[in-house]
Amino acid sequence: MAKPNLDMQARTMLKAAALYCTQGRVAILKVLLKAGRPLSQDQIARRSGPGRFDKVTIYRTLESLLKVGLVHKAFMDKRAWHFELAHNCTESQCHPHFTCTSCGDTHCLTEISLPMAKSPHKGFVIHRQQVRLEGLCPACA
Amino acid sequence: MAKPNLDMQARTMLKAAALYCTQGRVAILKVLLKAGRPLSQDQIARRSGPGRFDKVTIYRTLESLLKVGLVHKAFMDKRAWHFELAHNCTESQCHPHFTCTSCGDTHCLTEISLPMAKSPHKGFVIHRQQVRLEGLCPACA
DNA sequence: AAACATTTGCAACTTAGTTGCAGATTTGTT
DNA sequence: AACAAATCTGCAACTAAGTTGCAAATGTTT
Repeated sequence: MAKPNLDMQARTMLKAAALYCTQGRVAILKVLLKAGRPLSQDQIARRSGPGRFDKVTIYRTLESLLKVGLVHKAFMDKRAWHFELAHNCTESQCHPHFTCTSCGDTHCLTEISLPMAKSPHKGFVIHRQQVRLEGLCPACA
Repeated sequence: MAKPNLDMQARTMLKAAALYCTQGRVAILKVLLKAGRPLSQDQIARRSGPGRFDKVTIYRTLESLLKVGLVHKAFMDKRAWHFELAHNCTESQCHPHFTCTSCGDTHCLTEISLPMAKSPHKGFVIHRQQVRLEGLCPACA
């Protein structure tokens, strides 16, 4: 109704992925298409009309979109914070971290030093940058 | 007892930061010194002797170490997952993300493309890499 | 060792995310 | 257009990470 093009786009994507075109999937896909940036469950819920979909439905819908590759998790973290000693780090940049997808351990790659990114667009002020790698550690590979 | 050098090192760091040398802070600092990589509260608890410190104590201890700059949070995420459409991303690399520390919004920096990291050490197999920037967005700057 | 400043543990709470199950949608078929 | 089969949805209840208030314990200074 409001955005026939977005609607059709969402439905086409779902068809192509061989998924049911349910209200939930179409609405959530439209929200993500319109936003064009990573959103949390909470943000998606508010943007699709508060109270329209259950939290569980949104998570499960996203999971189904994830499985067919239409969507991905922007940050690959576990839900727990991780702390480390602050030496070797400048205020703005820490060394890269490597997280093993098999054992879950994280290692510091202190040998690598990276150039600091330049401001990507006029108006963005960069304070810190972070590089993370994911894969298999020597023990698990 | 086991590691007098680590113990002294921890105490020296605390003194220099003008913090009380409490059992908790010394033990937790030693755990982090010994690990040399980012650990979650859960991991710290297990390594400092299960049941030795309350979860709350560990979080508050880390917060005090954080405030004086002895420790930092290795990953700067919020606790919520963020999802985005998977287009524009190769299997191994997504575009960098910029998160504003003021309004909390995350933006995609799709214009920037980065070279894929090479394996840092023999034995590490890199599957994905992720770059995140933190600072102020144009609206908040 | 007393007095003061911090820290600690407990209990209770919040928020993100998960699971099981019955009832509602969606799809393909007639 | 209507039915059956497959799939999705909401509810309620749960787990795990992290937070807050407060009284008791510990650390520091004199």
